[in-house]
Amino acid sequence: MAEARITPRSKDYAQWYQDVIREAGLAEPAEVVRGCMVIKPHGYAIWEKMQADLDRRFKETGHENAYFPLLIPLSFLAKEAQHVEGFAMECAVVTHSGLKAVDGKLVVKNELEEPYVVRPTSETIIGHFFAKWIDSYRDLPLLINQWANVMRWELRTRLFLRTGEFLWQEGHTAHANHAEAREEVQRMLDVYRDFAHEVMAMPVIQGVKTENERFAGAVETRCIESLMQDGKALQAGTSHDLGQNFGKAFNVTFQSETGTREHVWQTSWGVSTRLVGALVMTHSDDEGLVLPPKLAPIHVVVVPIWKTDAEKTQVCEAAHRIAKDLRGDGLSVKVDDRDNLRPGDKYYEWERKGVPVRVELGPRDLASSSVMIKRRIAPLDANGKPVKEKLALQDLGLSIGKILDEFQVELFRRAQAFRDANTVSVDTWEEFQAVFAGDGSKFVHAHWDGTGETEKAIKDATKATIRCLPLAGQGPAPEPGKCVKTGRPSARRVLFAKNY
RNA sequence: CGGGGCGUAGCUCAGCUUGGCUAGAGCGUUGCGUUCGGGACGCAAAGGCCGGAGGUUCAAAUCCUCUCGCCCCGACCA
Repeated sequence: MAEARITPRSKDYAQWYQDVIREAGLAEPAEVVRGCMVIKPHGYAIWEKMQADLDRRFKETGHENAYFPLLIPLSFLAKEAQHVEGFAMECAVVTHSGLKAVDGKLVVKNELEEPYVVRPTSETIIGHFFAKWIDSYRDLPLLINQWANVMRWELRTRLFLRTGEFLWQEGHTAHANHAEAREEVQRMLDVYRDFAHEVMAMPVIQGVKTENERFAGAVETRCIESLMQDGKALQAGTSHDLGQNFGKAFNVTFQSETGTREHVWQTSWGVSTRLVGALVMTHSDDEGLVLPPKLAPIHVVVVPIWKTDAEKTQVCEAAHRIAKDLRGDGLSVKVDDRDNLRPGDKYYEWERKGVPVRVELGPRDLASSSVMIKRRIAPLDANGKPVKEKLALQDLGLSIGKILDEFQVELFRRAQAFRDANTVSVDTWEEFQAVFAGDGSKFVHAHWDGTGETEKAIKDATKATIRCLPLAGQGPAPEPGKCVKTGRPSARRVLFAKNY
């Protein structure tokens, strides 16, 4: 019988999440480094695919990659008041250089004149260099992206969703006027949406953050929000309008066409390895990881099946030949010809790892010039076994390519159907409380009076927060109403949910 | 950072209350054989500073103190 390696979602969602990550070999706690994780090869391969696709989109929109130091002078953080307030508690600080042995123990040696912080984000140090690089309106816009690691001393961590150190990209741009900067903010938010939809098969809502949820130092934060299978929201990406806040803090100025000296208008935007967690919680099931083909490190696993040694030789040879053909068609293929495992074990193992399509190849298939294939998500037959499909060897790459395309589309459709089924409009406080009772959560469109106090009161009462004010067309049409909590006038509905 | 739970073989855990001989089980791993189309079986074997440090004791996985890490709840954060 099936071994209970993965806790069912219905029993314990948090445990399920960890089990999927462990069983798929995505990551594990770093153990000797508090709050940090080791991203294992299969997990890192997914991140690399995300990077490759995003990087292409950034370059297509005119951005160039650069790299800035990991360490930032402590004084830089203090130059933007809101920014330091937001990040001060999360900073790891480097205060010494060198080690020396004292009584057989290694201790720090030289205290630094000015400590460094390990970057929690790079607006400040990039601001410093932008000031050197920008002189004229002809230097603008300056469109920079950095792929990097950052560190935030989080008090409570969860693999991929919130770790002490994480990998991300941070775009930093400078513009000659606010309008252009705002265009950039929305342009990159659209890049994130397109990536989430087309590549991750994860539907997102674009919106504007409330003042409470805004990035420290921004004048406006836009975001993409996604609904996880437990009804909680995950902020999947952000794009900030920094106004002239950092331009003024770091004296980033340029001479305009009319000869005046002006501060630049900046933006920053980022997504992180958190997206891997989002992927897990959007598509995976009780059998393990489910990956959209566009992010799957392995598209197809070929499992040869044999009884006799002669069959083994024949079938394995054919399996490698087929794999070579499929690779020629642009697919990433793994042949699992291990002889210490039976086929069933291999099926479960590759399903836990999220391989979208499995090809079974045995003597019967060879005789009929065909293979049996199984999709990672397949309906069950009358006997409770997953449905398999018989495909001709002829043009197998095309057939599988088609199936992968269908699978990609189907995952998005499924995720969107789930989100639609878990999105409601609520008009009474009783109903609102009922949705968020216990561990409950959904996407809730409700009226809000626009005040921070009410936002906080709602959070204190239900743990639900305003995820965003959805952009036009991403929620119910604007209509005035009464705040779900206070009954005061409201211009529009906003999106509530509990969140990660 | 506050509250709670946990840390014993690669994994899941038993043993701890009431200290005592060579620290156990299942799964996994290795070897051989039989197997192989949805989680096989037999035989043999390897694998442990019982998270770490200190203490109590004739004797510590077990009791005490400190410490590190993980998980959950909260606060914080995004």
